Amino acid sequence: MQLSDIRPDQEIVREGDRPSRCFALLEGFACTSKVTDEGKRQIVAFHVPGDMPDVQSLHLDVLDFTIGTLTPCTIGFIQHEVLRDLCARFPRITGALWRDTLISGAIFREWVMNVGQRQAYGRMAHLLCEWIVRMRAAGLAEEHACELPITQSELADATGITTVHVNRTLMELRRDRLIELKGSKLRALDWEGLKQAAGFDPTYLHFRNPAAAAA
Amino acid sequence: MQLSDIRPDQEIVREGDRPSRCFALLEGFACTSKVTDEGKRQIVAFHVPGDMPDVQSLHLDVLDFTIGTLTPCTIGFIQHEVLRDLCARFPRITGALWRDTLISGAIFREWVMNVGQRQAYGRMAHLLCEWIVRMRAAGLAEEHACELPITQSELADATGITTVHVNRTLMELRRDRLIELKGSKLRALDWEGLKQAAGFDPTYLHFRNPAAAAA
DNA sequence: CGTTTGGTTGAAATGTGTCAAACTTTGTGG
DNA sequence: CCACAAAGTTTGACACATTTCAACCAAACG
Repeated sequence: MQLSDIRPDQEIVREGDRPSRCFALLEGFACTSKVTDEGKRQIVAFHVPGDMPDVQSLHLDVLDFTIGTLTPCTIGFIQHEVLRDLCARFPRITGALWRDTLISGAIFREWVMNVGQRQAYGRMAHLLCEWIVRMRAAGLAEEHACELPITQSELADATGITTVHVNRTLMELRRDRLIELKGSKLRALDWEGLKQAAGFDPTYLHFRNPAAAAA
Repeated sequence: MQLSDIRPDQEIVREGDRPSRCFALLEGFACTSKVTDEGKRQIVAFHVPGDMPDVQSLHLDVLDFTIGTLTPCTIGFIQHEVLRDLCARFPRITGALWRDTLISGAIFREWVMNVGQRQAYGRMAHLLCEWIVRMRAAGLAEEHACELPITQSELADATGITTVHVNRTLMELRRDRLIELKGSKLRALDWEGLKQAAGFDPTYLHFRNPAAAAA
């Protein structure tokens, strides 16, 4: 596995690439995004340490998305041949990776619903719920507080609302005492309230450990 | 494979189910949807004959979506054990199914972008472009015309806009001579124009046959 | 032939976008 | 360690896309 350190706001792989390797995000945060013909960016996924965001390149030759860093990241590249060999020899690995891509798919579906059916307030709340739960699953949150290394402009690209309106929405969530935001530190002041505002049900994350889903 | 005929507007599998089998859509049209806590429905995918919409149940035990018929359908159920056995004995099948789920994932991402970044007009145009191209790939379209067995209310649930506004948007697409709609018959009068209005680029569908993507 | 389902249209209400400016924090080089 | 620049956040006023509500129309169907 070839290690590499990458600065913030750098692209790791680009739409149109035909990679000959996958990578694992070992440290730092990244996101997958797509751009419309008119140049508007949609972030379709956030990535936390432990994720392998481009496993699909194993089976689909041309990338339909771009993955970029949000913070300084260290990533490990694995050649496709190596991974394919591992899969062939240990079917459990195939299963685990496949399962992983299926969960990503489930999250995309939830995002379609989030962006399609909820208005700004609930949409933002939902994004924050998912973030907190995933951060906790990655061991990067204490109770309902964690880092949120995402600018409001990036939150806008992820939720499909304007930067300005993201700000207003976050203010509203704070006014309602659902969250607290200090610098890049996020805390859910009222986790139950936040979940409710979001209509958040973590089933779609398909956690194996039910405890993680419960909280 | 156990065959079954299903009437329109019936649910085939439901959110929360723990299926012991997958199914293939042999005839007819169906869609995958999710519902918010407030009861708003988001259609996250349409299915055409040949699709296997719930392969994920092979690896994730509880379903996070509902699949329902749009028209009369005939479907074939395949027990998980059978499918798992096939995968174990013929790794190409594993690869093909995995690949298939990855393409579904790619389509979900495109939908996130469509719903998040485009306004009604382009969003609708994009949905129609995808439909026509997929119908053609399924051998169910002649040039740029095909069935569209989807009500405006379903189009609304798929695009995240109101039924009323779907109607206005379709009228506008007709007024601009991009499409023609007669009953459930859709025709792209100006395919290039429609693609442009949609910002449609079929790369994300990952067709193997470049010809399909080209047109 | 009445009933249901789906499509069409208008007017008013509203959530979000746009534009523009000020403010605050963060990071960096002197 | 300060000063400054750059990046990110906050706020206000106004514009606009879409929703909402309500009614009517057309086609499909038993």
